[in-house]
Amino acid sequence: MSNFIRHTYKLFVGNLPWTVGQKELQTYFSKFGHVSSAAIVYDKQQGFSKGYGFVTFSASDAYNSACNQNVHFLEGRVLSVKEANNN
DNA sequence: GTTGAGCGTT
Repeated sequence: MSNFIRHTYKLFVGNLPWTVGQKELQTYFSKFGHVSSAAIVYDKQQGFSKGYGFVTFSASDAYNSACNQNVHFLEGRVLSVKEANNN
């Protein structure tokens, strides 16, 4: 748990289905609160998603709601949500 | 058209 102040709340999202895009990611996390930014990491060589991405919240409320939930479901698949290494 | 541990820019 991070008690340090941060201007943005970023979460690392992994175990994403291949069919999930950044829009789907933001839509899912928007249920917890306002998503400031959502991005999926893509591979230039393959052109498909690497299977993980980042979600940034603008409110600690949304960040806490998403972080408090250890199990996330998207596209019928379980997602691994953790704190991002870098803000 | 494929794959599945990992912390970003397709």
